[in-house]
Amino acid sequence: MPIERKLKYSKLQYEARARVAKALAHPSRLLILDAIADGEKCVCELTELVDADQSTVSKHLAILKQAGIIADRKDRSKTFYRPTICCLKGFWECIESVLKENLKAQQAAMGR
Amino acid sequence: MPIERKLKYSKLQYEARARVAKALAHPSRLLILDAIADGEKCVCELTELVDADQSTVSKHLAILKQAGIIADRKDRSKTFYRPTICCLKGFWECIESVLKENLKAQQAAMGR
DNA sequence: TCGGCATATGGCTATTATGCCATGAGACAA
DNA sequence: TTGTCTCATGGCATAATAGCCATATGCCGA
Repeated sequence: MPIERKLKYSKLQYEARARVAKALAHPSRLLILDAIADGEKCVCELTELVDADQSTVSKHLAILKQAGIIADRKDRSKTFYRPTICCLKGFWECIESVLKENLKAQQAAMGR
Repeated sequence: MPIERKLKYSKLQYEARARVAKALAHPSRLLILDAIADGEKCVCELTELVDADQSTVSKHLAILKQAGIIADRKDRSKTFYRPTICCLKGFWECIESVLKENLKAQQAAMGR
């Protein structure tokens, strides 16, 4: 039996998933997602929050948009970004659990 | 009001989250997580599944372990890896939704 | 003890990611 | 038209990743 048969998904499918995960794997991008969770924000607002060069923030936004995680709306000279999906909750919860477990394990190791 | 106040979390917290997300952001590592979801596997089995050099797989495993996502158990000369957390479901579902939405958007664009 | 299997790690190279500066492009007001 | 504000993009330097080979380490069995 070819090894591929033992996998639940194809390599291509894992690559597609990794592309999305990669877009989420940067502190500034997580901050941005949190910031627009309650409502759209323009690039200038996000630039202030992230505290980096405007071009840097713009590139982060392009990465998130390319991954299909956010969408934009242009109004006059501004561009507003918003999440396209509501499912990020599951993502956050997962990350949180890992961090919480790590903390627990760390404390257990300290008390040993 | 300092900008930091406008953030839900501190920069450090976003960095901690990003570190976990980064560990998840590689096709081979996602494949590995899927492979051990049903039960632990040794490095040699995983090496075969991932189809890369044994040293490469070993490094991927070290990254996942360092992030607190998997744990290992040594038995004789083998090392078995297993997930430490059950919460990866939320992560998968999130990624899946994004991909599904992207597909929908793509199809809508085609039919336009 | 010697040899072989299973893993982990160091070293090195190639690729990719990040971030800033400079600049291009569009919208709008004077 | 000109200047300004907002945002996107090209260019470039630096840092981080990924992957392989070679090799060290540990655990047996002969």
